[in-house]
Amino acid sequence: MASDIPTPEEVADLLHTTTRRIRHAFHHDLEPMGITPGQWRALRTVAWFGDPVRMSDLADRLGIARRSATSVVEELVAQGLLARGDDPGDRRSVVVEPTPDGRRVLEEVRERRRRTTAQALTGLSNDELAMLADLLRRIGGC
Amino acid sequence: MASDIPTPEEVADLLHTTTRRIRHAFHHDLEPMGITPGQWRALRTVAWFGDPVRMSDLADRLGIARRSATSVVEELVAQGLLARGDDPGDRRSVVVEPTPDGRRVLEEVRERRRRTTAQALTGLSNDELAMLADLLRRIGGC
DNA sequence: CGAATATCAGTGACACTGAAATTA
DNA sequence: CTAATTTCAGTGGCACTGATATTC
Repeated sequence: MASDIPTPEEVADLLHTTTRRIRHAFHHDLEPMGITPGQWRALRTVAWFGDPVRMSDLADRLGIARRSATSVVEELVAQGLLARGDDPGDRRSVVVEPTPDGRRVLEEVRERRRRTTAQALTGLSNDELAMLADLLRRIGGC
Repeated sequence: MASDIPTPEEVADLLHTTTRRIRHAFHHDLEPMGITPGQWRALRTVAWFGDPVRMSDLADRLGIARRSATSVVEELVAQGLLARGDDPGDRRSVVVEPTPDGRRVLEEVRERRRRTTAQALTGLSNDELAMLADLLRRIGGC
């Protein structure tokens, strides 16, 4: 028998505070590099696509409104981490991809993160991490 | 063996998106009552204390800066859901407690939430909820 | 014309830091 | 005087909706 059965309220609260703590630590960690967690997430997601990606696809993947994607991309372009281009196939579309600088930043963050997010999740074994991920996926899950 | 072992990055991302989705649903649900999730959390926490509570204690319990507690309390006072008073023992302190209206709102939210947050966590059994709560506590843990 | 794409403008919700006032 | 408590002022992060221009 695990501990008592928590109310959904408690679980929601735990999710909230835990997430906040992690983001806070991560924010602090990214500070010297001049980007925010939200910017990092966007940059990383663009890189994840592998090819130049359209704004809508990026927004969908990030789970945010298209208008919001415009803003975060604009910030990253201003810092020279993302480059915009035309979509050859559809002149309404704009595509973005990481610049060499952008890729360098991703690399450095990955390095740095080994000592932070990893540290925040240090209390958990690999099996527990897998279990946690599984539970979370099933909550949001389709 | 559960699924593959996720990177801490993935887990952090899952935490982020899952929490965001829940908050979004909850926000939508609270809308007709005129309060936000953050306000609800503060109101609920004040009520949780049982007695009039000092600002600092509230801030600590919520895990936010004292200045931030001032703001959210002020919003709730403006709506007549919290009442402020003097701390008899320390004239520097201010204490707050829910008004009858505040308690009524908490009751109604509790009702409503049975059909929302609960719904968001519907995919999980009681045992899984307990497991999730346990894992989250150990992350934030000590 | 109707639908999709991206953007502009304004706003909301939530938290922070640093400085000031009051009282212990 | 030093320390604790709260508040004021300004700001940052991140996301939203509604309206608009362009192109399919």
